[in-house]
Order: sequence, then structure tokens, then C-alpha cells
Amino acid sequence: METEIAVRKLSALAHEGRLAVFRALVKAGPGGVAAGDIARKLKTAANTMSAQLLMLSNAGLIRARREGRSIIYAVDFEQMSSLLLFLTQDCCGGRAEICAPLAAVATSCCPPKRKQRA
Amino acid sequence: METEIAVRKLSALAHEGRLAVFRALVKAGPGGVAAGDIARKLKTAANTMSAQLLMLSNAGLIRARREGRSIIYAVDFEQMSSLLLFLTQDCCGGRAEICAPLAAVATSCCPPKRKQRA
DNA sequence: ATGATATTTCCATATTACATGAAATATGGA
DNA sequence: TCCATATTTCATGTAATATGGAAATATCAT
Repeated sequence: METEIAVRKLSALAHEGRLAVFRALVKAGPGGVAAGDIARKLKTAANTMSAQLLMLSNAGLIRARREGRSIIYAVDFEQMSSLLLFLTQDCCGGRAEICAPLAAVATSCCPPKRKQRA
Repeated sequence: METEIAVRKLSALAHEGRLAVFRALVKAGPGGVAAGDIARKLKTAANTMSAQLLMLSNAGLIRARREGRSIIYAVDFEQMSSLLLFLTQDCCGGRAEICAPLAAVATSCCPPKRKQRA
């Protein structure tokens, strides 16, 4: 991951409301949640929620799909994992074996395309 | 970790310069690096670097200690781990066993107080 | 087509963050 | 004490971002 992209992801998360949205989506898992449902759950105005979802989406942290009149948002777990990897990369002066496993575990979380574990 | 504190950490990281500083310190490990050395390495003015280190420090991501005329900064790996844990908490709708191990691995990285692994 | 639901876009304003030059503080050596 | 090194603090102009009301767009049902 490039630094600029990581900064965009971190900026998207560096906001009380958006962080709450992201965490709610992390909890929800790959199935995702409709924009309106998140807005109601977090007691946020629809337009505000839309802006927050847009920013998370532009950062690549979440993805949107239409389903009827609703738009369902779900975390892009691969992107999330690569961000965590980026933050922990080369941890402790090259002794990657100490910290790198973090990345592997992250990657194994809710894989969107490859084989599931449980 | 509380949301407000996580936002402060993420805000501190959501900046090209500060993210570079943080990653350099992650690479350096618990030993840390002097403020001036980081500034030279990243070709940043001393006062700018000072502001960046202050913000990372206020967020709790790094710690400072004086050593002669230099001030050495090092990542607070426990704080870093708890941030990663916060982001991945309750991942995938309660099926924590899928994602929670991430936290355990993160915690095992460069423990500042408990027993070292390698 | 009309109305209801779901979400987004537009816009104005208020707030906050950023970079930089210059000065201040702290430490150690002669 | 005087000077050099190391880092921080201060002040300021500029730029980025947040918020919320109102309007626009898209979908579905009647």
C-alpha cells in the first residue's frame, strides 16, 4: 500500500462518526448494512451519514452495492488488512517474525473471495 | 480503548509526515530514535518534526525520553496494539474467533514490560 | 403518473489543521 | 561564563474539513 492511500484510509477513520460507522460495519461482517439502517442505529442525519459513507468508500475501506431502494455498505476486509499490515510493516528493525504474523492473521479475517475458514 | 482516544491516534497517523515518522519508529523498535535523526532522515525541518512528534506523543502512540541533549522517541507498542484491537473488535458479527487473534499477535509484538520472545 | 421511501448532492459557513520563520529553552563542553 | 548543539514554542497566513438545510435523484408500489 502506498503512503498516500494509507493516509486517506486513516483520515477517513480519524473522525468520531465515521469510526463508529466503520466499526459497526466491521461488526456486521461481509453481509453489510443498509445506509439508512446505520443512520438510524447511530442516530445520524441521512445526509451526514451519506457523506461519512462516501469518505470511507473513497478511501477504499468499504464498498457499496444497491439492493432494491437501499444501498448496502460492507467493509472491504482486504483493504482493511492491508492497512494494518502497512502500519506494522518492518516492525522492530527487520525482525519481522515478531510482528509480521499480525498481517497474516488480518488477511485470514473474513476473506471476501478466497476460501472461508469457519 | 475509548472512541475519542482512538480518533486522536488515527488523526495523528492521518498525515503524510507523521505517518512516515511513526513507521520509521516502528521499524526502529523499542530502542527509539533521536528527534534530530528522524528529522534528518525524513528531510524535515526541526520545528516541523517537533510538532509531528508532539502530536504522535499526545495521541499516546509514542513516548519520549531525554538522553543527553537528544530526546529519543519510541513507539508505545502496547498503545499501538490496542488501537489495532479497537479497529478489529467484534469483527464479523461476534464470530470473534475469526478476527480476534489479530489482537493477540499485536500484543505479542515487542512487549515493553513483559517477557520478550526472541 | 403520483406518492412514499432511500440516499445523495449542493451550498454556505464555521471550525480546525498546516507550514514556516523567528525566538526561546535546555544540555553539554571549553 | 560563553558558545554550540538539540529541540521546542510562538505567531501567522493559508488551506482543508465539518455541519446542516434544502433540493435533487433513484427505486418501488399503486
